[in-house]
Amino acid sequence: MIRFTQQGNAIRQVLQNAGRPLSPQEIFDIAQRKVSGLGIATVYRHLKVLQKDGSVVAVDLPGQPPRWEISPESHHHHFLCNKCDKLFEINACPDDLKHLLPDGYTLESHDILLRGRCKGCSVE
Amino acid sequence: MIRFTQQGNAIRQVLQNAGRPLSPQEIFDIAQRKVSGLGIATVYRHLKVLQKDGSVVAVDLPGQPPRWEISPESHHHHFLCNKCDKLFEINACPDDLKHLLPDGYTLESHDILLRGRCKGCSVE
DNA sequence: ATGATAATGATAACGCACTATCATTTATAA
DNA sequence: TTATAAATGATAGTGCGTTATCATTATCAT
Repeated sequence: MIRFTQQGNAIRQVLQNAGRPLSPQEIFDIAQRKVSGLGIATVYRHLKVLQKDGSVVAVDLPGQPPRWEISPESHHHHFLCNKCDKLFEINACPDDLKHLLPDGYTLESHDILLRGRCKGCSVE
Repeated sequence: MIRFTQQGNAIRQVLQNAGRPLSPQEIFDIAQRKVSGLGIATVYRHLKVLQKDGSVVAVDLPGQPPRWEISPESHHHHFLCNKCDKLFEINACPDDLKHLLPDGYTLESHDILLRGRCKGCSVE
């Protein structure tokens, strides 16, 4: 992935413009509107190299394949809508988590996923 | 699974005595010490019916197959050891999570996973 | 003790997300 | 403009967790 291609540009743009983590399939669907004939393999290929060069990161979810987002500037968490299944970024964190641990345990990181209805799906 | 069998009894006992969520493979390994010749399919079969009758629940983890625990009495979270990969129950919760959400979002549930070193693995 | 049938173990098959393969297309340096 | 080799699309293949299949074994009401 050294050369600039329509496909690579489209995939990067989709991730940039999304403002939230996307599944490979979501990326594929949206990018295809710009580059018809796009193959799903190309999406996976680009995600892999973008991950390697540090410009995107995988967001692992319980019981689901990972979604992908532009490498975040700051620590944050995510919100998964129970209706539309979209994942959103939450720029907040309930810090004080160390005190939840029993004695002897050492905290190194934490994953938090909030679930419910997103703005669009709360309105109904 | 209406009859009592050595295999079923062993699988239920393993879950009861574990005190933490186990993977199907962990259950298989431990139960096999009681019932040699046990098949992994039998573990999956029993987990399925125990889940259906409500006596066990699956614990979904990011990027991993689920682990299984006796249905908990109260809301709690989990701790995953980065060294031994065992999952532990944490009987605590940082309640006040609703305030992390932007306007318009409705909170219905939350998943929290703490990661680090468990008691045994902190000692080194 | 016996018969009906539920449960089991071995393993092939499945589903799904992802990756490798390879002929074709496309970007880029010369 | 052309040559080269990177990138692509189509799709077969892979890996892994889980499930279906089926002949055999074990449970339990009688």
